[in-house]
Amino acid sequence: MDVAESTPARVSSLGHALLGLLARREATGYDLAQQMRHPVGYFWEASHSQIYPELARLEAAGLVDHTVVAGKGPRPTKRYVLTAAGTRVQVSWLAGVMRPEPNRDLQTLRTWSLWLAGAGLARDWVGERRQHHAEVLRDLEAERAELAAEQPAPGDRVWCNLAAVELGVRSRQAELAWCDWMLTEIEGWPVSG
Amino acid sequence: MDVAESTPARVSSLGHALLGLLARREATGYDLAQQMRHPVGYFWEASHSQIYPELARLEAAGLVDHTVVAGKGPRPTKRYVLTAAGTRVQVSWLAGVMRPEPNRDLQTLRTWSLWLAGAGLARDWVGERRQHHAEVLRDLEAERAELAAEQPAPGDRVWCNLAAVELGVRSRQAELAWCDWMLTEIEGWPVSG
DNA sequence: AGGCGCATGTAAGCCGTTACATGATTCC
DNA sequence: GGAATCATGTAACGGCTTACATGCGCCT
Repeated sequence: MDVAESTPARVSSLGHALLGLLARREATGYDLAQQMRHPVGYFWEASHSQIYPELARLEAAGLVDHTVVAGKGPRPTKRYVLTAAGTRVQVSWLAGVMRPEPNRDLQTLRTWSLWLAGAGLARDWVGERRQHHAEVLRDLEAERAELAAEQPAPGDRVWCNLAAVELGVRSRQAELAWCDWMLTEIEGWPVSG
Repeated sequence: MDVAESTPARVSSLGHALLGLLARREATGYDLAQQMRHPVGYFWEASHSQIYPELARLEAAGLVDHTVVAGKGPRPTKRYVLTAAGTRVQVSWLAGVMRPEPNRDLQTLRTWSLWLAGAGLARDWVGERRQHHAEVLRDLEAERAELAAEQPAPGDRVWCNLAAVELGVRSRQAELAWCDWMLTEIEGWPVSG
C-alpha cells in the first residue's frame, strides 16, 4: 500500500524494455545494460546511466523488486525481479493503443539536401551507407539463423525474438536496395566534384 | 566579425533541416514550421516551439540572416535567408562522416514482448499497424507521383526530394510486408485471448 | 460571433548522451 | 603491472514534447 497503486504508473519506453527483459528472467542492472546492447540493441539502445535511475523509478512504482546479493562492485549488487503489478502493466501496454512515433531519419534528411553537394561526394556517401547497412544486415541474419535453429513454437518468447529480428532484416534489406538504386542513378548525374 | 567564426559552429540535425529548407528558398519561421510538417515531416518532424529558438541560434552563429517584414502577428514577422557561411556549413555537413544513429524502434520493441499477450491481441495490433503503414505509404506514393511528374534532372533539388521519398516508400513497403507475414504466422498461434 | 490561419515567442519537464567517479577480481 | 570485466551510481547538458501566451484579419 505504500507504493502508488492509485495512479496508472506512466512508464517510459525504456521502462517497458526493461520490464520486457525482466519478464524473461531476473537480472542485475549490469545484466540489463549488457542485454540492451545485444540483442535488444538491434531495436532499442540504452546506456547504464539511463538504466540505473529507471530501475529505481520502476521500483518506486512497485513494478520491480530487488534483493541484494554478494557482488564484486564497490556498491551492493542488486538482483531485480518483475512483480505481479509489473507484469500487468506490461500486458496492458501491449493491449493499449500505439500512437505513431514522429518520423526522424537522418539518412533521408541528408539525401534531401544532397543536391548541394556534387555527384562524387554523393557516390562516396551512399557507398559508405551501403556498407554500413550490409554489415548490420549480416549481424541480423546471423542472429535470425541462431534463433531459427531453436525451432521456436509460434507465439513463444523465442519466436517473438525471431519476429523482431525479421523486421530488422527486412528494413535493412530495403535500405540496402535503396542504396544500390541510388548508386545506379548517380551514374547519370552531372559531374561537379 | 562579431559572430563566432572561430569555432566550427556545431549545428544540430534540426539546424541542418532548416538550413536545407532555406537553401531552397527564403522563409519565415512559420513557413518553415509548415514545411517541416510537409513534406519534410516524412523524415524529420519538428514543432514551431523548437524552430524559433533554433533559428535564433543559427543567426547567432552567422548561418542565417533575417529582415523584418510587414506581417499579421502580434510580433514583427521575420524573413530568413541563408548566408554564405550557412551554405558552407551545410555542404561540409554533407561531406562529413555520418556516424550511425542509435536504433530505437517502438514497433520492434513491442513485437519482442508480444508473447506476453495472447494471439487475439497480437492479431489486432498487427492489423492496426498494417493499416497505419498502408495509409502513410499511400501518401508517400502520391508525393512520389507528384515529384516524378516534374521530370527532375538527376541530381537537382526535386530529384533529391524524389530520392528521399523513394527511401520512405521502400521502408514502408518493407514494414507492410512484415505485417502481412506476421498475420499469416499468427494463424498458427495457440489461442489464449 | 466564432473559428481558422498567420505569426511569434516562453517554460516545465522528460529523455538521452557524455563524462565523472569508485573499486574488487581475473586474465595476460 | 596493466587491462578488461563486474557493478553501481551522479552530474551537466542538449533535444523534444506539451502547454501557455498574444493578437490581427478573414471567412462563414
